[in-house]
Amino acid sequence: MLLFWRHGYDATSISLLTEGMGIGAPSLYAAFGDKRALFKEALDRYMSSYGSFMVRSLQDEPDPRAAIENLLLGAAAMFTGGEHPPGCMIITAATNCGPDSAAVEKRLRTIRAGTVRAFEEKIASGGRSLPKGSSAHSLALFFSATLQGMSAQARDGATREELEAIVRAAVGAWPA
Amino acid sequence: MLLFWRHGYDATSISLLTEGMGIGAPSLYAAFGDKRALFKEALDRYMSSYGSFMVRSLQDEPDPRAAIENLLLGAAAMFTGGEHPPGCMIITAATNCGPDSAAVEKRLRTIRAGTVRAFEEKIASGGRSLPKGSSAHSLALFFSATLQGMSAQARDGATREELEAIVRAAVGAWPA
DNA sequence: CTACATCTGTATCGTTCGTTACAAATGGCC
DNA sequence: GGCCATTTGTAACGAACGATACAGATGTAG
Repeated sequence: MLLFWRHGYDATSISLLTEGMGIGAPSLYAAFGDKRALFKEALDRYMSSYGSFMVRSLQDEPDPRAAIENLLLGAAAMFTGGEHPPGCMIITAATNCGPDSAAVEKRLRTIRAGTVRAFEEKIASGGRSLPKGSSAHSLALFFSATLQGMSAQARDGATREELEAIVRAAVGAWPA
Repeated sequence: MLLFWRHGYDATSISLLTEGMGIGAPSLYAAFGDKRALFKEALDRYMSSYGSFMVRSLQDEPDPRAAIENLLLGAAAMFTGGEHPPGCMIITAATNCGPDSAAVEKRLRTIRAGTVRAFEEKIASGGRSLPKGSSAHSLALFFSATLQGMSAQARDGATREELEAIVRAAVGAWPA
């Protein structure tokens, strides 16, 4: 999973995987069947471990603005966590891909679209007033873009403190 | 250039390039010498054409906040322009790359770091007061992350109007 | 210890990658 | 028209890709 996370789907070769997992190629194919299937497995593991803080943030905090802020702060911490690649796997694992991996790209894009929708529902749920001239949809897109920008910044070497400063600026767009 | 922009450096094969340019492989190598050199050429063309609005926005508008806002609005228009791939080439062309194209990734990363620095200088230049508890550096990182997020959203199919809504939310983080 | 099912390691498949050698074709100049 | 430099298209190079065939090793049941 860490290899797919770091190098993306296309750039992670089978030899890299077998070397990193310490097994031979036939064992890998016997256990998972395919490179796409292995990626799907890795993606599920990612979402239920490293990525679980997102759905948890949205569920645990009833106030929409605080929930979004908690989510982004959690992302600032996770994206810069030391023991794994920086940034978000769902955002970065299939951005430059050839025509053969279009299915993987589409899968990740669908997940991201679901995130935007979850943001939108959360924002619209509470009775909290929205900033003037903005809708739940546009705010959801803004925070989703912030999340993607934070992932990119983490990949470019930003520290946790810098990402947290980005979060403070972003939630400043939604006055308390 | 459009092929590198759309598919990224690694995923753009020589056969795709020769097919798209309508020439044979030897002509390509005689004219540019190398795949990296061709990418560098394409990158220069991109920055002096599609990407030129950025430096122009920062130079033409003296007020830092208005300059950043103009830049982001220009990006919203450019990223969704119909006749070329969505998003920003400097942000997306080398995100998933193997070890052979690490030099290209580093080059783009350096350009992005220069953008952050240009933002920071512009923000610090005017006498405009900063939002409470933020520095020119953190604001520059925030707007840079916004730009990268907008590029990702454009790649995911966001429209110009949606990106403009993101810009309105982002500049709202910096009260007039 | 023997027999059998499962797993692992080596070697290889066909394909595509970036790159180049070579020959045919093209263009200007006399 | 004839000559030469240049450009082009065809074919091929070694390497690495995703994916497998096959033989040897391993573990368990009797």
